[in-house]
Amino acid sequence: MDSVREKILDSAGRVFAERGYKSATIRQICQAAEANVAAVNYYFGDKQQLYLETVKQAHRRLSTQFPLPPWAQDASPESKLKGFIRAMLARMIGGKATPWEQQLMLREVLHPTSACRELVEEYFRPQLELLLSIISELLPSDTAAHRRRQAAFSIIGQCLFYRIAGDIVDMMAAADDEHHFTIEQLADHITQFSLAAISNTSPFDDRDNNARQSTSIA
Amino acid sequence: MDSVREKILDSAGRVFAERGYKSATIRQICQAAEANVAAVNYYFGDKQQLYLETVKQAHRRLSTQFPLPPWAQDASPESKLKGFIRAMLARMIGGKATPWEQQLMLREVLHPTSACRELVEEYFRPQLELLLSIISELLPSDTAAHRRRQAAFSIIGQCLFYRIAGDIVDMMAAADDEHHFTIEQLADHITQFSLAAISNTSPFDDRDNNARQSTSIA
DNA sequence: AAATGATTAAAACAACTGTTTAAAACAAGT
DNA sequence: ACTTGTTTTAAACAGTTGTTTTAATCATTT
Repeated sequence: MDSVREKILDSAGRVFAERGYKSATIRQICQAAEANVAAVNYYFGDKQQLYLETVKQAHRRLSTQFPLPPWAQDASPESKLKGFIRAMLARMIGGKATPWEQQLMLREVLHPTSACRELVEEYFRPQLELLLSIISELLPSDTAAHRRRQAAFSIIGQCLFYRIAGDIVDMMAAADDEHHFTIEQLADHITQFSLAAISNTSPFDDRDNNARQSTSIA
Repeated sequence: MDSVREKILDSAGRVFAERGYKSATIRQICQAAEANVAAVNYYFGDKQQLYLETVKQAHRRLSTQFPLPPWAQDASPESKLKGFIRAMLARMIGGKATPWEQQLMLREVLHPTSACRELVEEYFRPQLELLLSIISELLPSDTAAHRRRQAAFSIIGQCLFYRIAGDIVDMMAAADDEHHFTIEQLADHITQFSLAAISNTSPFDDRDNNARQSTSIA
């Protein structure tokens, strides 16, 4: 059931993810798919539309392959947070050889194209909402919305870092630990770090608008 | 004193930063520099060497334009941390229109080329070491090296996030707050978040190697 | 078996790529 | 004014790009 169209779509995903839109060539894609160059235009019209279809399919695959974790109600918010963080790390740096779907998404995050708006609404925003709901359980109920969101971004940022700067981290760590960078250990650290930060958040210390620089320090 | 060579170097920086190595064309660069196409080969040999020179120059400019903050000894570690975070944020998202030097560096982080190793040793590592020295003042002296490094990565990750996902964040925040994303306010939050996390770190709770998943939660 | 429509294949297209060439323009020293 | 060495220019080169064309192949129906 892997028709030519589907094989091209799959190869295109890998090539686009690895080389980016401009650098990826139709001939590379078709060679990987064992198809003729003209097949792309026959099935998709042109390169641009092929790319859009590829991004859509990446979104579809990720949504089914890594659905939002379901342990929503019974568990403690702490364990939910850890589950969320672990799932996020697994998606991002799982299997060492990161799936092309995730790579493509990252490219869209970095340099949004016309395919991005849909991704935000259907993929990123639901994840953020889930994380926010977990965080809300851990913070005083009167915490301002923007402070919850900043906490969420702090958590996401920690996870994203190892995806973004993984190669650099390896260069810096070099010869040192190395074995401290498994997903499980990273999840441990980020969860512990973030829980400590959140539980230590003083709700009265809301410097909110117009932060004075002269007030300084923390 | 902006000779043809220097004008090409400057234009190349902007074009490489915006379009990437492969997609940037010599004709684009030379047109922006008001020079002949042959000038690149005359002064730099070929495209690859021009790129290497460009990265080196970006490193040089950043190092002089944004030197490592000097308030190293007198201040409290908390204020030092905040200063570091603010400087890092300013470098990354300062001026709204990010300078091409920083964009180029980020490209090297994401997809390291042969120019990367030098950047790591001369630019990234010194910054990491400085951050680690600040963190060490805030943690028990018997804290393992890899835990300090993970704390550092958690802080850097939080800053990097707004650089990486800035466009997406804007898309999500949309119509909502907006004015909560100034550098000063981000620095406030990240500093507060990280200090809370660090000061709440229990040094005895070192799950170190072979983390059991069954032990679960935090 | 013939005919119809969908699919594949090879070749060609014009535009663009990095790079080279060979001659012109320029500057400075004699 | 002539020479020498450096810089700039326009043109051309060979290779690659996305896309199109035209004919061949395949599967299905009549």
